[in-house]
Amino acid sequence: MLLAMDETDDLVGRCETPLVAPVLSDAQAEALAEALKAVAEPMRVKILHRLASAAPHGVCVCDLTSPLGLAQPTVSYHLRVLRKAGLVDRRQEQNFAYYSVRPGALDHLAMLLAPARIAEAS
Amino acid sequence: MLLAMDETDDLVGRCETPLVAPVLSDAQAEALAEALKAVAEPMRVKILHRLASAAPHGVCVCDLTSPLGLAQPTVSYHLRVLRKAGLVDRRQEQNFAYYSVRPGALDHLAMLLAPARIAEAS
DNA sequence: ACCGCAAATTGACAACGATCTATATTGGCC
DNA sequence: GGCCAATATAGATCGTTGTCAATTTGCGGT
Repeated sequence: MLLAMDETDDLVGRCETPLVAPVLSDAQAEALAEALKAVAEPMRVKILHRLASAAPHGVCVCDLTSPLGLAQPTVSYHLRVLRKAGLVDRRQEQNFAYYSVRPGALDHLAMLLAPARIAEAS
Repeated sequence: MLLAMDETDDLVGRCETPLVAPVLSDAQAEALAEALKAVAEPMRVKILHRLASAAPHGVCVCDLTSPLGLAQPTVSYHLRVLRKAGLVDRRQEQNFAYYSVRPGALDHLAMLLAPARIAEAS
């Protein structure tokens, strides 16, 4: 294995793939995958959508459990995953916790996904 | 549990979340999650990056196994996942199979992720 | 200081997913 | 037709993950 293929004249019968770009580094690939994995779950998609569509000041956990049909610990679990991925922010007030999507977080992810598109707005 | 909360006048001390948008439908949420899940894996990220960065006519499986350090069936497995998600195309030639990223597929995904951004170019 | 409520953490369990080895399929070639 | 090479599929295994019940933490009010 490992066949060095930096010559393009000798092994003519090959698969014809003049690859130049090296494989994405493990670190980069895992970072992107981890961020995406946070969103790649139906319940978390619902949560993000709900947070994004209706929260200027955030949504508290107690208002997520019923409409999602999930137990409270499960909602907390998903929110922790989203927070660890830097996708949502948490604001505590009294004994309520208000969650909201971190501004620009989804845009940033989307930009990593689609290399083209979006040139301005760093 | 289940406390019915369809009244907004009586339980005044509530969490203050004037939500209007209903939860995303199960079908929509699962569809988005499934598409994202296809990309949310380090090896598949690497595969997509490799396909995207160096293939006008596609890359064959045999040129993916070594640089990724994976067994051939594992690569086939990942490619099947990506293909089922509509992210890559497959073209057979001789006994080689050439894979390439489906044009616009990642852009479409990115657009679903970031509601804002990108208005033109349907 | 105690009680109650909202949220987080823990432990357990079932389902899924990534990987490999082994086997099957497909297409060219002699 | 039969063989060889490139992919695909099947079966098995092991780690990961989504879920809940039970418990803990933290904050306010009485």
